[in-house]
Amino acid sequence: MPVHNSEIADIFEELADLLEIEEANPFRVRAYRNAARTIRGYPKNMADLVEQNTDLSKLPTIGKDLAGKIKVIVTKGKLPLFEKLTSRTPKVLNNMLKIQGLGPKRVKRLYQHLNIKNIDDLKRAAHSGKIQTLEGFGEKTEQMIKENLEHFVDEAPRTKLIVAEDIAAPLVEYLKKSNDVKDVIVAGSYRRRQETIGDLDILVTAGKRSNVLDRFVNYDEVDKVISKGTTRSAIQLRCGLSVDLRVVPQVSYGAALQYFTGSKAHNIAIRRMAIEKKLKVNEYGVFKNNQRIAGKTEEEVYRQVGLPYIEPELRENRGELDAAKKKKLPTLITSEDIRGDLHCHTNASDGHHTLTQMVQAAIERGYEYISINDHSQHLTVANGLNEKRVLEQIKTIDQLNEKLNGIVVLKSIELDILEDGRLDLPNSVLKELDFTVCAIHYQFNLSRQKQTERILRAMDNPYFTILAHPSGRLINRRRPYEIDLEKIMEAALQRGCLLELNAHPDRLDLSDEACKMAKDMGLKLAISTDAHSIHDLDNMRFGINQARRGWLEASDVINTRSLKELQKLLRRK
DNA sequence: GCCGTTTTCGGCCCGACTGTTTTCAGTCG
Repeated sequence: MPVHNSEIADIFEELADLLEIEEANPFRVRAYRNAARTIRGYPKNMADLVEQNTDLSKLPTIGKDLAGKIKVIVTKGKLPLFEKLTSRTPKVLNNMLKIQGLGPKRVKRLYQHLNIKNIDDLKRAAHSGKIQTLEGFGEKTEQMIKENLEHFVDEAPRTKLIVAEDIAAPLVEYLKKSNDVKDVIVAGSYRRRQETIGDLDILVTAGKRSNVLDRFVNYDEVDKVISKGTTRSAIQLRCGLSVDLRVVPQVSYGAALQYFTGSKAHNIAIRRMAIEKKLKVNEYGVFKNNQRIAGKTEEEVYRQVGLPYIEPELRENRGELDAAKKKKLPTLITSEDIRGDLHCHTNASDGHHTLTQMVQAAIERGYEYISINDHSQHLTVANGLNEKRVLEQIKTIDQLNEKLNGIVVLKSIELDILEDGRLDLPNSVLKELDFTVCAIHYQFNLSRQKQTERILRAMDNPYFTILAHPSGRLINRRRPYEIDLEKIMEAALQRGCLLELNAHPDRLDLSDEACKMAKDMGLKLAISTDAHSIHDLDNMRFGINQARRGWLEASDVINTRSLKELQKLLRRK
């Protein structure tokens, strides 16, 4: 069983936790965390790279030492340093770090003085009143621990962006009604349009007399106030989501927005660049000899450190700073670039609306084309179409197209890839379609090799056009199935097939980094909503978000093209 | 432990809030 990137990342994370508890050099700790982050998001498998003898120290945040450690983990399945560390510091201690308010210093003290090793020990000690007797702890800290233990769930799920939007919108409206408030904007991972967010970070510009912080902690949905100060407060909502509010004066708006948007890694890199220029960047501005020289807009802040404006979606310290220095930032795709949707269902299979309704909705969105991709027969639960029904639908669409003006309905299907790699309908039917969208809907648990071969075999069929939702994951619900994505992308490139970025906010596969990998390989993608209703067509924007995070430009995406160009791209080589 | 238009050593982002203190450590983002 090959070692997964996430497993290597987990080991590095735990190492960082343990080193921190042992009060190791904090920069060493950070190095492990940075490396874990790089590895977790990396679209290629470390195990493969090791096998191919790739120099891993070329990867950002990975040096000679960590490259060696990755190799050891991949080949031996374990790491001596990790064993050594866990022999003197119990591994389970790092679970306690997940509790709000407990950091490495306190965990160490709890362990050394009260022999508290895990959550259960902690609960007992807190309820017996032992913790407040420890030096550095007190009554309030013990109380806080007790409260946070009650809400503690291992691995709290992150909130999907679409859910976060519904939570943020009314809160923003509420805050805008405070007196003396100018801007209210949601920053953080929300503004970077990450597929899921951990909390909400809201930035407000307001005068000194504003009551916005009082108003904030008195919001209807507040479950508990985590902290309240004069420029910053934090609350937890009843839905479980935490919200941070930061108030700055108007003159600091850009600097604060830049700071509060993150990511953390991006900000650290920016501040390091500032130091090289003998400048200091904080949330109040850019300072030269304690004199503010910028801060009103983000553009100013970037300009002072010698960079053009960088779009929030790119701020992950994944090469955007280098690209910015070289003036090679991508011109990111926008919603306006999209000319049609290439994956939509009707009530012929499991959609909620009729063909006419779907087409009408596409017209209302200004599209030049929409393709209809109902399920194929194998997916019986979705009332998948058999040969006869597909041919009927083709006829109906042909008739509809004759009546339509300014929009063309493309004849397609969402075709099951069977377990042996065959497609779910005979080629004699498929050849009547404009193109196909092919997908895996069952047997998710095949080995990585088998699942990859299954898809490659399907691609060998000349009527295979687009691989739909390539990872099959459902955010917070279903893990992606195991595939060698790079191999699949290479195969697609050779055969003239394409991959889909599924815009559904529960799916969003490909991931941002996978999008970037496709772009770097020269593989074009389709951004499609997989709409099962007319309203689902509006999910396109989530696909655009993800595409932008993956550095995609309009030219990287096929459904930004005119119908004529699109048809050329859909044709197999 | 990483990194380099200061390139193999000596740096490593910066500030707010809380609680336990009495000037600050710990935690968080």
